[in-house]
Amino acid sequence: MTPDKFAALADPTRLALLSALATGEKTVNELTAPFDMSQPAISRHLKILQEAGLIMRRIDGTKRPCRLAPDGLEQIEAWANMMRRTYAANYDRLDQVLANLPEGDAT
Amino acid sequence: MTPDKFAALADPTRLALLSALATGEKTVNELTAPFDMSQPAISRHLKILQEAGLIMRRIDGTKRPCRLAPDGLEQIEAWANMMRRTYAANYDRLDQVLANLPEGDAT
DNA sequence: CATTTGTATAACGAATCCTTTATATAACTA
DNA sequence: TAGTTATATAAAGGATTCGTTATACAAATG
Repeated sequence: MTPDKFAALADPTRLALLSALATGEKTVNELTAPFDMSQPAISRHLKILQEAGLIMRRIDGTKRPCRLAPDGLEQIEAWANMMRRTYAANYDRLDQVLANLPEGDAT
Repeated sequence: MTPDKFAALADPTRLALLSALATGEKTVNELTAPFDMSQPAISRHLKILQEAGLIMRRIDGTKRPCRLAPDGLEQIEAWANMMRRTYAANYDRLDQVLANLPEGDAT
């Protein structure tokens, strides 16, 4: 897993753009409208999302409709799942040991 | 989903720290060793991971062993899965429409 | 053909992030 | 109790990121 995919999701505007795209395919102008931010700023965010493999675009005349890229999302899902499974495999026994320790948790 | 969790994963060192923790619980010094980076830098990264809910720490004398926080990983997994499902629900029909369009895809 | 529309790129300043060194603190150890 | 070990915090610099305005360009429109 490359950090670039997570970096693309690390910005609130980009996360909101993805949510907007979950509803359906949208052009750059349609995506810009609700954001109270300039169109070039949105275009830049979309470029970052595309380079991270999280959205795709097609050409429709002068428009560039954007859609979610399910492969990118699936990679993230698979990574988190793998980490959880590895954690579980390594910690299941340790969990019980720690649960009986008198040590307090650290914040 | 808060962007902070993704921001915590957006740094290569922090992503590697998480992978190191998948193997098992480790202290700050143990985590610092392989990274060719100062201990304060690692401590700062660990703080960011903890504040994002991706790791937990306990107190063992002067040591602060770190472990993965499965809840944080599960939230990410659930988010990606929800986005994919929403995508599928909204795009399944559109996919077929687009597949038959003469337009080329845009990169 | 001239104009407008949709989007991208460039330049630049402000804010944030990452790292280092220096130092502080708390708990072992002798 | 003095020294050492494990970790955290602070200050400061350079690099990166995010936003804006100005502008370019290609396609639609009249």
